[in-house]
Amino acid sequence: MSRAATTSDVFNAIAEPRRREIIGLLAGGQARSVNDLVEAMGLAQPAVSKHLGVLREVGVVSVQQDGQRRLYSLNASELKAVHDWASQFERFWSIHVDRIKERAERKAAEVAKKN
Amino acid sequence: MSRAATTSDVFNAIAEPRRREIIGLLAGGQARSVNDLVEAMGLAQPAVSKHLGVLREVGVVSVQQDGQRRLYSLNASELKAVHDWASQFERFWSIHVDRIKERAERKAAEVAKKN
DNA sequence: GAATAATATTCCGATACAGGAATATGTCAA
DNA sequence: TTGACATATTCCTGTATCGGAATATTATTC
Repeated sequence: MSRAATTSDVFNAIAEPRRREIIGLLAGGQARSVNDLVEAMGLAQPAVSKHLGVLREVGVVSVQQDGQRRLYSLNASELKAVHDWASQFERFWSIHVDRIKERAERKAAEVAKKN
Repeated sequence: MSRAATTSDVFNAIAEPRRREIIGLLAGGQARSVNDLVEAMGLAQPAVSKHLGVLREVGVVSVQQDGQRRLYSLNASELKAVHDWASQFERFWSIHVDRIKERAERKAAEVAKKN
């Protein structure tokens, strides 16, 4: 047979360094135009548009028309899947931190109950 | 020109569903032989070996010889990079939780200082 | 050493896909 | 409408890569 997985899922979308770069640039919270991104990365406009297309299809990014430009903004909730998946293994690299966190949360819960 | 990024990074490694499946199968903590994995997934041995090769190169998986079989085990710390990257956006989908966590950690620090 | 079992590697065909170049589409302003 | 600007799409080329089939390698046992 041929190749296996289609391109349309979050994990594939973030596999590309350039796309992670775009996500990083939008992480500020402000919407940015395509040309803005083109200048920020050292990449040609068609390439950027194509990457944005992939991110758009997956839902990681959303568009908003602003005159003749298109403002892209991050839809970070779509990255939750990645975070959740990776969190599954958190215990492997930080048992200590986990315990500290648990203690902290327990204490906070107690405090919250008091107030 | 051609393609951009080399295949040898964690994000690319986990882009493949089959490879994530392997990681999931090894998440129990026990090392498993190739044949074991072959049976667990519905995939031919060469394909599994190849995926294991990719994961090995990235360091997500490590091998241990056991007689004529090779036991693969998860090296989950290599997935920390993914987790860290995704954590960067945690605030977007859970502002509440963040605030609670911050408060909790602050409070825990105070308590720790007192003791 | 020969046979066997477990795993890795090589070769192959089909497809995915990144980036460049050229072009199309869309939006505004005069 | 025309012109200018912003963005998307198409076409192309080179490469990456998945999975299957066949084969090579390594380890064990007799």
